[in-house]
Amino acid sequence: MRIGELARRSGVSERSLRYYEAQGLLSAERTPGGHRDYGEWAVDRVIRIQALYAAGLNSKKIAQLLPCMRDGDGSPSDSATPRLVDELTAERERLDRLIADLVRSRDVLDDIIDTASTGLEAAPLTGSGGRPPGH
Amino acid sequence: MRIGELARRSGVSERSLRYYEAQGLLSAERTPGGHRDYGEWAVDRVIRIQALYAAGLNSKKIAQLLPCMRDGDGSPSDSATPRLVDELTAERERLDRLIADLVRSRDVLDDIIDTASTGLEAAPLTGSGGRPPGH
DNA sequence: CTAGAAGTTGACACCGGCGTCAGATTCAAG
DNA sequence: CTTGAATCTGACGCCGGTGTCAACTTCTAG
Repeated sequence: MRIGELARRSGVSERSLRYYEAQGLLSAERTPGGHRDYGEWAVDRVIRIQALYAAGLNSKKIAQLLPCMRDGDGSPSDSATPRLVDELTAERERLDRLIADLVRSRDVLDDIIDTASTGLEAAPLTGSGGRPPGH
Repeated sequence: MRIGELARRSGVSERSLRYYEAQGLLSAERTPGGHRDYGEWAVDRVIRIQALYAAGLNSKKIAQLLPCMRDGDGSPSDSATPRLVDELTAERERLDRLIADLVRSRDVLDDIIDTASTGLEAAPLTGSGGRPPGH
């Protein structure tokens, strides 16, 4: 598929896709004429890149992470050097902390939503009002 | 406490603390001479602000969130508008997805680290080698 | 009182992620 | 071949969060 379709399907601008490629996050075959040609795997990858950006990681860290994630087809891509293993371990710990932070933030959000919505009890116009009960 | 101490205790630069204040995220009493004077609550608040930044929220959203958090002393401050509750709920769901993604990423990382380090079994020179067993 | 540490405001700059425009090239349909 | 849509590269700029420097004021120890 070409860049326009990938952009539509992943919900990311073409600009960003080219930027990802420039950052080494996303690769593409080229048609004889030089147009980018992506496989199906690209959609998932782009979505994953987005998630990592949203998680507050920058291009460099994402670039370190991505080659180690299997892309649907299950190819483990690269095997790691000892050095890389250390770096990945460090990254894992950072991820752990990040997740813990985010969970705390989410819980804080939950508190706020609970407090606020109980304060508004009488006005359930909001439709999607209360947060889902399970958790 | 004054800005230097708050900076040390929260691990945030003085510059950022002043920036937070400019963004309406953090308030301070002033000494007669104009120096900022923070209470104990400030440390927790700054840390929370950091966590929210790390969660990918921007100043504006944090500014909307903060007045709804009770700050230690338990003052519920403002009650949220229905509109805000909806936005916060959406934000919570975004966070949920983000966390799920990150957990998956972390698990993938774990797989890679396991695979790689069992492949390197005989060379535990790396010191901080394998990932911590518990989890 | 005095010196030096610490704080104040204001400005300028950077960097990362991305929007956007321009001009050239390629692709697909007639 | 022609034409219009899609893509290419390269450049400029914005915005948010911080670093940093400058010039000045305030606080505190001696």
